[in-house]
Amino acid sequence: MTFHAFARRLRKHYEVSQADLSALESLPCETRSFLAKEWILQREDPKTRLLILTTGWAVRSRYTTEGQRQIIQILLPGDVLTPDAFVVRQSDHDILALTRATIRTYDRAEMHRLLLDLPSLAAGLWWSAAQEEGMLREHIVRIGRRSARARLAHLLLELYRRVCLISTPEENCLDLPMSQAELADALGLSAVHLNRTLRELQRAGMVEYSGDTLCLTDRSALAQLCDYDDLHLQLDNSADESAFCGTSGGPAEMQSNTSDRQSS
Amino acid sequence: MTFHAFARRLRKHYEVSQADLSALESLPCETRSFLAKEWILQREDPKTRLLILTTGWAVRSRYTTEGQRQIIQILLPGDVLTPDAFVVRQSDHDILALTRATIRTYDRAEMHRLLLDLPSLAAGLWWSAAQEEGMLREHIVRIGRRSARARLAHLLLELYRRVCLISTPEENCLDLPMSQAELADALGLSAVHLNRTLRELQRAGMVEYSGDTLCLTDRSALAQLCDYDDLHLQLDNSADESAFCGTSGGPAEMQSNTSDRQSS
DNA sequence: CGCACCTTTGAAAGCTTTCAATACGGGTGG
DNA sequence: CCACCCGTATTGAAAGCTTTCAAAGGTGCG
Repeated sequence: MTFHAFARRLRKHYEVSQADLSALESLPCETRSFLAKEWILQREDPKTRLLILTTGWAVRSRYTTEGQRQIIQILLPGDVLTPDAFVVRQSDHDILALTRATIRTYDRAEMHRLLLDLPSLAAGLWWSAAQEEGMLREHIVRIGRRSARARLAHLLLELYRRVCLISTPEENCLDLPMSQAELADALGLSAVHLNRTLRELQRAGMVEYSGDTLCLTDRSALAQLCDYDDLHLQLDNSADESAFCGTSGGPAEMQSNTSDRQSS
Repeated sequence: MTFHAFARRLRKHYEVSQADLSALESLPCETRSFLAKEWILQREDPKTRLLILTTGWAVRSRYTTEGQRQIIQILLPGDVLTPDAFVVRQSDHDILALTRATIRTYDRAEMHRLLLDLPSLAAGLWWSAAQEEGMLREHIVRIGRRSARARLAHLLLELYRRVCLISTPEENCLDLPMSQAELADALGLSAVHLNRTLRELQRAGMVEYSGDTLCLTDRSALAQLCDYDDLHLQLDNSADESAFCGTSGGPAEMQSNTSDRQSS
């Protein structure tokens, strides 16, 4: 049984029962395909279905009146494109396919009925939204208070980590289907400066790149440069400690006895 | 019956039934008070309860290793401080009281049981999270692609709008309990530059301020300066059009027949 | 072969930050 | 009551990081 990327992402870090994942698999959905640079959803479009990216990369973005673009979030397979489709009427931003991409779309009412029956799946969806929020918060810090070099290093480390969650890339190698201009738009930099910064990291021996593949040759140096850790990805949340799946009520105050917070 | 700010915020823009709101009111909760500049929650603290800000202002923030602070989000009465408490184990950021503040805290298991029984309340909580995400996205655009002047104008307009959702301030006046340094940390600017920018807006006749009160004397000029609209606040979402509360299944594709999207 | 898009580099211009120094206002202790 | 301290607000000037403007090189594709 082949679960799609969303289930894979969930399985890895938030315990959703096998049965619930199977139920999700059998929920009717539409599959839609997009070419690279095609709009998946645009600002002011109605949000009538729940969209999940299954293959390819995409971005959320917005444009200023001066025509500048800000990429808000980079979307990977398994990411939920419209976690708020249940409660929000129209999109306040654009979603653009970076590469050829496919999505699954679910009727939000059907999905909702399913969630009512399968609380662990509902929790999984909520976890996914929480992870997304964590990434948004980190993106704000990245753009607001870090130098160009640190911004880039931080984004690359995060992307590598995220890719690892849904696949097993070659060690330290990131298949990055984004132009430098797109990276710049994500980081709030100009394309020119992004280029200089990237080459600077390369000269420093921290990254290497050729075409689409980017190798983080010195991840610890990169991490030190930008103070990276991945607490914001919310990776340590086994279901038995969450309130959703346990009916036991949970301890009033639990110790912060977490085990392995990786910070690379 | 006096609902607290959260209910007020919900009632205004996302239809939650009166009965559900009452049920929320009667759910056992703790009330905790904080002094200005006191930590409400810190990075790595366990998230064991659902926290809702009832009075006072607060901020989410993070610090870089160089000691710089980025304020991620400004929190007003009625905002949910830990919407992800159900599924996330520990906090990845700090929450600081800006003013004297009080919060209500709920056991997350009890709250969860309540939500299972009251789908419209669950939808309301989800809407709240969606609004929060919308604000985070907009904050990214603000910081990433706007000039200092536009950033400030945009933030002030958003804050004014948000304050209007939970109270009825004097026309165009914003009671802003933040120092210029705090505003600067929110906007990714230095305090010095924020000061200059603020005075510039003042000289241009767009704002006026004395102490804590800031008047947006020319809101349309401000809005034009930064291209403000409040689509991201998700204000037009009557429940009867969402999938959550209607059991009818909803139309496959609904027209974007929204009525009043305010943009000034 | 020519067009289109992406990458690179240099140089000047510009917006923001940093550094310094001066006020201002409230609260405290002498 | 007043000196004093501290956090906040202001302003000037220099330094710095990024952007913009320009131009050249590469690569893929019709």
